[in-house]
Amino acid sequence: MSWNVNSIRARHGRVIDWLRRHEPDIALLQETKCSDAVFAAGGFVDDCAALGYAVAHHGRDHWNGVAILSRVGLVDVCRGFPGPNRPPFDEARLIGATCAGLRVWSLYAPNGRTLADSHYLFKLVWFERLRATVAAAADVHVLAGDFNVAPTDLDIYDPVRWRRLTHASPPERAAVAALGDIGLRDVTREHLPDAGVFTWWSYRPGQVERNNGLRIDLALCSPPAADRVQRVWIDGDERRAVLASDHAPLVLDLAD
DNA sequence: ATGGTCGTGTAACGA
Repeated sequence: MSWNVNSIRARHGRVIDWLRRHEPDIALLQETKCSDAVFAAGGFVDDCAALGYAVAHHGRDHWNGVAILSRVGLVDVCRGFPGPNRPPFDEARLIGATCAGLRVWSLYAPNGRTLADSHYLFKLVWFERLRATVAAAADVHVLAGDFNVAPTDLDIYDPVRWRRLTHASPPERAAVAALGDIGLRDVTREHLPDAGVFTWWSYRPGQVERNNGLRIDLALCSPPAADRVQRVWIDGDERRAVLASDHAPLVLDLAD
């Protein structure tokens, strides 16, 4: 399961409740929006432990923040990219770990803000470093999280409107496609090929009801992992709940 | 074409 929770403090109860109901082996969280110290003090780790989950978190301040929860082992934790993470790569956007022989990465890509913003250029550079990192590794990977890119027009409720916004530009799409070029497969699209499949809906009124969403949360799998995926589903009920994140959980069922 | 809402060092800012 992968889920941008938009603040673990705001979503603490909903996340624990979701884990209790669905019992995923591995949960990849994004946008915890807190430092490691605040995360450790908030009681979330204890609540996870009571459900049998080990937890690894990477957070530096009140922005970004990523985590991996696992009840099938959690070793070789890597916070940030391998090697130096000098600014702006010091933002907490990536954490990796090995769980039950699977190398999983929870990622929160830069938003980009606007096509004219320097943050947009950082987004493209960040994706290139991600690609190089995966290309250099030998493990079986599941790379999941908030990519902040809608890979095709099918992933946007109104592609024309989004043509002048970030998340849909050709360079952003090329950055995601480059991950496909090194063998990673977008398993959501393999299992859910239809239009109207989204993972994010704005908090603004009426967006959820009209299914005005984007598919920007992805699970990219290396071939051995992708071949194990039996089902992919998106928990829209969670997004429609009171006090929900603006992102829905993205769930993969893997064969043993 | 604009604005609508959430989240975060309660004040702009980020998404």
